[in-house]
Amino acid sequence: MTPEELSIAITSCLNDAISAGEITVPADAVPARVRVERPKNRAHGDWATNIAMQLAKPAGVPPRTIAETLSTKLKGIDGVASVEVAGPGFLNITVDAAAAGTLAKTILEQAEVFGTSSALSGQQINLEFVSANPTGPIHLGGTRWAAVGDSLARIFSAQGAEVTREYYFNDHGAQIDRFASSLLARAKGEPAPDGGYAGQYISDIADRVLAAEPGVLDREPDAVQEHFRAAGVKLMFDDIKQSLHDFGVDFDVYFHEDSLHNDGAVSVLLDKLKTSGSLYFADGAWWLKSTDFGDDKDRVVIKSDGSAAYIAGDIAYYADKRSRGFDLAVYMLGADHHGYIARLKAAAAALGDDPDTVEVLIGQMVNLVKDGVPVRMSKRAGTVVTLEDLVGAVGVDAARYALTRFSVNSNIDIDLDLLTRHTNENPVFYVQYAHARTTAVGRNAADAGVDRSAFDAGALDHPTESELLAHLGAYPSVVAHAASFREPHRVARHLEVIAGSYHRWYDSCRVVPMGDQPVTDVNRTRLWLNDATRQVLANGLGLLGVSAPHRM
RNA sequence: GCGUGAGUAGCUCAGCUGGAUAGAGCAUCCCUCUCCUAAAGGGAAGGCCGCGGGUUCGAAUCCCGCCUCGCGCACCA
Repeated sequence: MTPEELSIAITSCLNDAISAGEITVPADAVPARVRVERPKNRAHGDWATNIAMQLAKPAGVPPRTIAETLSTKLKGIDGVASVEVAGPGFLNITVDAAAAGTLAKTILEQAEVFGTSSALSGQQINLEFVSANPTGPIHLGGTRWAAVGDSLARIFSAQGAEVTREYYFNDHGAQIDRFASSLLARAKGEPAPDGGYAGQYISDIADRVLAAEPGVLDREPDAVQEHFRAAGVKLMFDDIKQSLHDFGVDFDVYFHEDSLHNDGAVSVLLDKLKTSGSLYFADGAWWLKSTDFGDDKDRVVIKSDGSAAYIAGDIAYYADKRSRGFDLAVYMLGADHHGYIARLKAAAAALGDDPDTVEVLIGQMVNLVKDGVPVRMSKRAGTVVTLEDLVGAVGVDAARYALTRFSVNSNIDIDLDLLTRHTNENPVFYVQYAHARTTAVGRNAADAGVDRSAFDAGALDHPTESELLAHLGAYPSVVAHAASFREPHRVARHLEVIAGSYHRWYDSCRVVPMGDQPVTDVNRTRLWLNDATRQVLANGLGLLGVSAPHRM
């Protein structure tokens, strides 16, 4: 029995009681689904619900009275061993070991499907993340989004959505010009221009441009600059794609801002918005009414000199996404861009869309710490820590896990020295080790002649088994919550909980019999639980883009 | 100043949208491998959940007001 099944059964008991007139309560006070939770204290049963307390006020009846009424009905649910009314009106439910144990079989029958749902099926979701300028390698903040964004994409897919991972390349405008000038200066052996970029990668790329086109410096100045721009962006772009790929993140669409300007999409769109009245004219410029969405001032879209402001590209880009049929466009931005929320929503509104189809997730900053002291990073000075640096120091699995297990609302500090030590400071080892252990147990079981030819759910009656089963059972709802709250860290945290209960179970319940003791159905049944745990850990690690090793 | 995120154990952080005695990892101190992976497990210690009000049967969680820190606040991109 999964907590979902129990929840459904309780809901139906509640509805029976209402239609039988045993409980009188306004319809809108009755939840669609009664929530059950795992009590912290084992004395409070396997599962508990506070539904009686929730209904007490709207029903105008003491909570314990409602609890007593429900308690009688709940006792009739198949697999429920006992129900107690406790405290102010909690219903504490104990489940038969046999009913709880069947979950192990259910998980193995569902295999990779366990933990997925069709809640978002039919939804087309565009997830835009990283989107770092091609003026340098991906820094830590972008790396965080690469890990979190890709994981969120996997989680959405697991809920049935059709997800497009998208990367927006800001390859247009002044920053790119500075990048090109910096490359050119380096190629000529001159110092970086004011406001330009420095760093080893600039000379590397300059060298590569020169190597591919040795005579390029002899051309006319404009042509040289243009060549360095185009060739440099292309090389930087390829490097970025490659390091993301090595990080396990591949985008479905790499969208070039330049293409919006080159094919005239921006100017066509702006003309349309002007005539449709979505923009207004003031002080010689055309404005977007972003104050409707909490901005402190409206934003200029067409400057008084007639040229397009940066935001014009954003609007055109959103229009492009909309034309591709997405139901939801999610933007994952760094905290330094949180001022963009209002204008992106305003952009949707200007195009006549529901602003709720635009959803902006803000990720707080990632700081680099050395010996407990924050290190200042600067892209222009070339003192950034990049995705490649991080992966080089700790590996893909540890990097992805470390970045994904925290809420994006928290600033995080990355201490490279610490992570380089490869201690179990990093919980990824804890979870991966649990998975590796399940496979080791499986191998030993096979050697000892323990197989899954029998399954006696009632044999899984040890307290650590009840705990492990409960956490495995909660996994699907954790994934569902991770999707609806857009919080992949919930999956990571739950895997840590599962790993912990697995390790405890391992210490008290043996799958392989000791010495020359005979193999019994208890051993066989435990193998089911062992394998079910492996399945859930593997499914969860898959959602995080972290490998599930068979040996460590 | 305005907006926004954070403030929970010595450290890093969870806390399932209001529940029962607030959790985990690391660090510290005890203990457990002649038998499945000790990268593990058990135990101890460690807390005015930033502060002050409010809402109610019940608040770390919701509301209001402060305090501290991060990040933003261009006809730049």
